[in-house]
Amino acid sequence: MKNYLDKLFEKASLKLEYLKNRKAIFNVPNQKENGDISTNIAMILSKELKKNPRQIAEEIIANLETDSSFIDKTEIAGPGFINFFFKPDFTSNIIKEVLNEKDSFGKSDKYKNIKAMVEFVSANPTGPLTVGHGRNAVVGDTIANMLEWIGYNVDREYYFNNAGRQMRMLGESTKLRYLQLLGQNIDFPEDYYQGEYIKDIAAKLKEEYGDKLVNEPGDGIFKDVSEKEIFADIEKTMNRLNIKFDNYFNENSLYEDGRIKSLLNTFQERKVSYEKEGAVWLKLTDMGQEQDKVIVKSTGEPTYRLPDIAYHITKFERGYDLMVDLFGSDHNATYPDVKAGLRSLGYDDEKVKVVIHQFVTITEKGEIVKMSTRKANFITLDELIDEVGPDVVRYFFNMRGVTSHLNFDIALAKKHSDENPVFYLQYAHARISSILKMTDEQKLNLSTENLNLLVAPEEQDILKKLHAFREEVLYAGENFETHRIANYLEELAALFHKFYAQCRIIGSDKKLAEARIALIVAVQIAIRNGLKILGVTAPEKM
RNA sequence: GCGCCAGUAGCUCAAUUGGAUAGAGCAACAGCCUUCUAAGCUGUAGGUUAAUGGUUCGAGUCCAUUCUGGCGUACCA
Repeated sequence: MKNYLDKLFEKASLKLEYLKNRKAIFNVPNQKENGDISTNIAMILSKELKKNPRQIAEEIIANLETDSSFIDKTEIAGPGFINFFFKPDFTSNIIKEVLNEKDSFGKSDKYKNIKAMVEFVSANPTGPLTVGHGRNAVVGDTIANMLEWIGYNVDREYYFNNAGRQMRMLGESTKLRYLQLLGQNIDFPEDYYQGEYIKDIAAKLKEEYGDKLVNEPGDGIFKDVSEKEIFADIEKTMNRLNIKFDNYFNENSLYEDGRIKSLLNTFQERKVSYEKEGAVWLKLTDMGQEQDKVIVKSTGEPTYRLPDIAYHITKFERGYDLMVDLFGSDHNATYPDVKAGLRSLGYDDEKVKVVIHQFVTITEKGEIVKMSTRKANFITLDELIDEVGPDVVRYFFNMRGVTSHLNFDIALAKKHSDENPVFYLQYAHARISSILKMTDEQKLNLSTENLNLLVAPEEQDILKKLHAFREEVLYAGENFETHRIANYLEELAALFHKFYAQCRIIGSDKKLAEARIALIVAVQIAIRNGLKILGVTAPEKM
């Protein structure tokens, strides 16, 4: 519907100067009396034209070549809204489109063949993924899905660091546990990694090597094996959520191939860095930041900013036109530095989009569980999947805006899992499969011959909703908002359940029945496609 | 102190980016299965959108100030 109106307005802009280079925004009014679609363009224009909005609206309508077989009525309402009422025939046309496009219904090619990368999770291999990582993982993967649906060519990447202080601590932690297993009475310091998984890794090492490793440094085999084991674990967890990365990028490779060094040189040559008190500083104040930041400590060790900038440069060099980074809110102070650094070298940092998601609060029995990987009093993502299943996990993380804190009550999620909205959607999908089985037995076949019979309000509401799907996916993708898809699907499923309660297929006149079959098949396709984007399964039976 | 995010029904969250009468789901109450899946549907109740002021035809949305919560604010990542 919006597409059709877009074209009408485009044509009208040839005649009305002020419509040029201005895209009318259409939306679906809350109240049905205000039409199927409405635009506020006349009111927006009234400011700059200094004319009465209703007058402008009249002028616009007069210049729209509306097809009376599509549009029933156009009216001006309120302060200057233009409301469009569509004919049922036009509305029901969407079914043919859906049936035709099937699995691709909802896709668009606005960003066709543009290279995009979504970088997410990017947790260092120091322990199992937490619920917080889960939100990052699910949202990141879903954003990647959405981008694919609107045309992008998407790569999923995981950036990690297997060097540095954290990893040394990991190796030391494993070594201490190993020595303990060998009977040595050693204190385990509080600031070491406390998790059980460290003991498991230590036990494996003991089993394989006996006491041969007592003189090995923590930084050697202990670190390497720990890293390998933990990474294997992380991948396993990601697999359970059906998340696969195209590439794992090791921060260390930036040192090995000399990128860090040459970046430092470039900064110096361009005079955007300087030395002070034995450290190298980046002149971020020139880039509009509040203060300059250290990129190489006086010890000679770079801070995270340097490799982060170098890493992002590789993204540009690899030809990505859109780079989405997904971080938890604890990183919200770091990315402006990285973007400013890129900018200082002439890269278009507008192409780097940073999505910050707020924390996940876990409550259990009403109490908030504070989480820290090191202290190991966290609930792992794996445990969460064990409790509620991958579909619920994916849906739960996707159903809320990333700017909101997510409250995940474990007990509640278990207790009310039957009433979780994800089941509501899946139920609609399964219900349709079930109906189709029955109608098949009744020798009723899908037909698009008499779609004009679909005039019941329940049917028209569904049809109008279907019209909005493609646009919804586009909007959600452009804004990296996964919850839009979830909201849309809940609304569509609700409309279907209402239809189900009100309109019967078996027992209706054959022509109507067969048109209704076309309708529900279309609904099923839309739900399935939406769930696919969210990474949730669409069961045939429940 | 400063920066980012949030504050909407008893609870968890939406609200097409400034639009028309702020919507769902839980929880509560009252109904609907001899008929395509009751994991469903229908109805009732629930709100000064944290507070105050401002911007305009129009504010939950934008601006200012204040209050509350989360995360930051390193030569940690």
